[in-house]
Amino acid sequence: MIVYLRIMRTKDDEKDSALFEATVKLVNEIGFASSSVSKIAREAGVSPATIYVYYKNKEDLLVSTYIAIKLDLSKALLRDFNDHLPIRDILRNVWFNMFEYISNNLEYYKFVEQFSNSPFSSLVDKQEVEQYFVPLVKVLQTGIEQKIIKNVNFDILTAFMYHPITVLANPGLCQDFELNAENIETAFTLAWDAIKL
Amino acid sequence: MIVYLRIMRTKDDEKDSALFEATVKLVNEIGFASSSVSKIAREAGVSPATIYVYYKNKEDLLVSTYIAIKLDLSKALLRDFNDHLPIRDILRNVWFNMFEYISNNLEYYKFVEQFSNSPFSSLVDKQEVEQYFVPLVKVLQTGIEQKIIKNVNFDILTAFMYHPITVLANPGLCQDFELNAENIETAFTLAWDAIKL
Amino acid sequence: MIVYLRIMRTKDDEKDSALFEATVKLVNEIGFASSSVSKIAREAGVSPATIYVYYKNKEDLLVSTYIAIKLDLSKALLRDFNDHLPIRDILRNVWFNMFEYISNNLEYYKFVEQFSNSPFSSLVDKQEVEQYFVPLVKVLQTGIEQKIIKNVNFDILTAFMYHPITVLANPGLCQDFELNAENIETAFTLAWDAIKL
Amino acid sequence: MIVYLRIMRTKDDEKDSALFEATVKLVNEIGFASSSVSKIAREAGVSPATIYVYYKNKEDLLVSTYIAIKLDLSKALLRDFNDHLPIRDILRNVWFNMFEYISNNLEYYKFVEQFSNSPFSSLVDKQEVEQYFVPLVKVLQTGIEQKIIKNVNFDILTAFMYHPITVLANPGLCQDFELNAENIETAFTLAWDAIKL
DNA sequence: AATGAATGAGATTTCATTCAT
DNA sequence: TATGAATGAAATCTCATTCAT
Repeated sequence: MIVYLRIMRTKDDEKDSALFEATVKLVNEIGFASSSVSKIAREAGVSPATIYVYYKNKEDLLVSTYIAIKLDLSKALLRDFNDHLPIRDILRNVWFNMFEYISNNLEYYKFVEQFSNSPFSSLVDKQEVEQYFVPLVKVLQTGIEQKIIKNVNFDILTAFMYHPITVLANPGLCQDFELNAENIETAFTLAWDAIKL
Repeated sequence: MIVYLRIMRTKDDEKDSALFEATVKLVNEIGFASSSVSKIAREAGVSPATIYVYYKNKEDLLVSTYIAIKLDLSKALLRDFNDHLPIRDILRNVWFNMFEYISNNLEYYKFVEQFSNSPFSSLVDKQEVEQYFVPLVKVLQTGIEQKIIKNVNFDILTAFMYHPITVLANPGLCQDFELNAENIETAFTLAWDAIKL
Repeated sequence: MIVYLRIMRTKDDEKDSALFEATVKLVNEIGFASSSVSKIAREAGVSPATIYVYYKNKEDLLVSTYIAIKLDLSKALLRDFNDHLPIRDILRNVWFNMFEYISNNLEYYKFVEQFSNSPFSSLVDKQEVEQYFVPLVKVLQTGIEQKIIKNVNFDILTAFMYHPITVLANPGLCQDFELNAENIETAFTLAWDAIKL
Repeated sequence: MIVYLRIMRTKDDEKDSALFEATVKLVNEIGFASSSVSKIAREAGVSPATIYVYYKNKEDLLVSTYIAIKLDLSKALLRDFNDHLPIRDILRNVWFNMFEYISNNLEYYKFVEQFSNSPFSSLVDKQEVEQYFVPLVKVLQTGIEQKIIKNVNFDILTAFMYHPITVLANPGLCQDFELNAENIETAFTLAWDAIKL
């Protein structure tokens, strides 16, 4: 005899977020190559079949996780964003926000780095992700117009303004560097020296 | 008494290098997750079993490939290395060597980036790899002593002196940036502005 | 609150027993060396992957099969076991039970013999298996105390009381011996003559 | 340029016996299932290809090893064999010879037991092997004719006269039993009691 | 005779996904 | 919605054997 009783049928936010965390954790620990659907399900405490209730397939799970983090990151970077401050102060604020985000969410950040450097990144709609960060680009544009920032290609500017942080915040890449306010301030000085006119 | 002086059937250098190229190519195209031993073997035109004549296992193949590229890269960077030039000229030379290497060996470079950002990187004996690049660190050290370069943590200096190149040279990350002599010179200006006193 | 009362798709007893029979059959026919998981699966009519739903790995399948037979055998030997009968009658009863079991389940018995003589046997928790046969050891003990059985090491007693059956019941080892009531009775006479005082 | 110089071309007895010992050792340690040609070759210190100089194939190596041990064993059993002694003394002598052989060559004996209980045994020409032991059968025959030994099937007699030794000499099967002269004498008493009229 | 290289075949096991409930 | 069972496909790796020298 079969008994089949339930109350409620809504998707469970707890399961969804357990899957998110499990995905990030496993991919960081053992990489994309070894992170199977079964292992992620076990880590999240659900059945492998349940994943297919929330995501179309494994690829969807990974890409969704990436995009969710990117959105989260963009919000963190733009906290207390204020157009009217001096350019340097705006950038300094973003810089510190990023350090804070990475420090507090190292796992998320590591996932994003690994994802970005893998062929999975080609599955992401880049335009969608980039729009999250548009204000940051606009600041640089304004800086150029005001002759405060060097008038060079945007890719060059971001390579010096934003990318060094991702290195410095990665404990795997930096052995000596300690993530404290003083060091972050120092590093920002270099970033600013690089791009300022 | 028995005397044996023979030349046995020896390992085939062509097979070895075919495996190297196949590994790089496939990992770049489909990632670690999908690059199976069988596929690599097929790409290299050998039997999957043959891989195990040359490498202990898949991990060994990947790690060996990584280390081989790192060694190759370090040699390229240190081409025409001359202690007696002014610091800025030495660094500028390395900077151009790196651009040249990445331009000519984009596949190798992409493999290294993906590898570095994956958990595979923990399998590498970092000390062994780092020693290849010791001269580059020493230049910065000298610069600090001569009060030409900012006296800050080495990790910070390299984050601005070497890391931006890896971003700029990656067509996946930079859509607008064109790899030509002028742009490279410009980018170096920013790097130097960042670290110089 | 969510209430779940359901009966899930449950493991299939038929599959489990098909795997048991297939394992015994194949190992007897072609030996451990050639009995691959794939072949066992094919013989049982399931997918190779299904075996891993029921058993942790191949070793677990083999060991579990061995233990299951040993338990089955012990139950058969102790059928109609009655402490109060004369010692000789108890042992004679066990002796006949064993012959009957082996005759009716020659495949099981052959599997056990091959397993016991292979390095797989070291994987079994011997204490667990031996406890099944404790009553048989106790009978001998009682016989010694009552001065009916020779007061010698237990290993010697069992070597004569139980082991000869395993030889006689093995058609591969005995070409002339026919498994009939008269011969079994005769053989028991020798066993009894060996151990009685 | 290839240099290929040798003196002598005869098969090397040392290699042959190294292969014999390696086969016995490995099969005892890891079983037939895991004893690959490569592992045996490595254990013997030769190339896998060399095995095929001495044996037709793997099966031939295993069967030859078995037969060699059986021949060796038969010679040991029949040491000091003397038709004219009383039956009991002849058998007692064989019994002690067997204990001695097994004690001194436990590895050989364990290999034989594992081989006999595996389907490999069907590959052996049984008649060839049995002829080595003909004198032992003849003794029993004589005993029956002289009305010293019970007139029962030969298989029964050997099951009590020879087989118990194989159990008692196996340390894996007997935990308490110690292989010393007194215990062996005792065990022989039981064997004799079993078969004597 | 002896062997390191090479490999097709096949080993064990895990995969992503679907099914039945 | 949720899941344990089930599986074809494919993963990594080892196998027995042959080849070229």
